[in-house]
Amino acid sequence: MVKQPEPDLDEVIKALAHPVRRQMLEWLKNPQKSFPSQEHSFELGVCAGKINEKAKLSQSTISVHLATLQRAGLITPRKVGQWIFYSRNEELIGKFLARINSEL
Amino acid sequence: MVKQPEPDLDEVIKALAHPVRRQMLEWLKNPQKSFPSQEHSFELGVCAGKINEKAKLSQSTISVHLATLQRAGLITPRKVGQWIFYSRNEELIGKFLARINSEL
DNA sequence: TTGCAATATCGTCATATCTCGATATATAAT
DNA sequence: ATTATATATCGAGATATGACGATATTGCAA
Repeated sequence: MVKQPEPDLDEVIKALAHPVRRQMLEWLKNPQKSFPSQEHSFELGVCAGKINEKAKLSQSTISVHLATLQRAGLITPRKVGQWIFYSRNEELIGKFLARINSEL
Repeated sequence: MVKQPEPDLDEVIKALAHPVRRQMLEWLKNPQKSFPSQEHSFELGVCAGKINEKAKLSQSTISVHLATLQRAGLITPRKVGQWIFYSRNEELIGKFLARINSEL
């Protein structure tokens, strides 16, 4: 099992401080419901292209938002061939919530 | 008792997305410890000028940060004569935490 | 190899945020 | 009334963020 780093509060909060990125995280809570058109298994997460379709923004913009979420540790990428599947990093999200609950 | 509005998630998170503002909220958790030089009672909160002294930023900058926290509902101002005392709005903070815990 | 599909990166422009000093406003004290 | 103190607002400059189209990169398929 891969050890998760501690959340960097500043980076996580900044990543959350944009409605599009929060929206993405919300979609990823229920992949099959939010992305019914995905034909791949949901085992590894949701395909970046599907997130791109759903958010009405350019491919390059989506790529940057996903990178921001990933840098903060909020999502985990899994590369399979030409695709990248993203899923929520529940472990880090949980740690973040624990910290903000106790520190805020 | 004054009714508190629901937290506006976007405004609250954006207010939290700056280290200086988070620092101020942290200081306000323990006023007497964080502001031992304040001579006023802590009943009504911490005097804006004391926050200004502690944060090494200009008076106008501090004023803007405090206004941001206040707009988000995170702190409550109480004006007494020429001073303004700020305290954490624990009720709104609690509601915010509840929401982010369930929605994130 | 050549071409195609998925994603990342680059360059650019627009807008937002942060900070400051200067000044305005409000209250208090003389 | 005048002056002093506390805070807010203004205008400007610096930096950060968000969006885009164009292009680069990676991997797969023919």
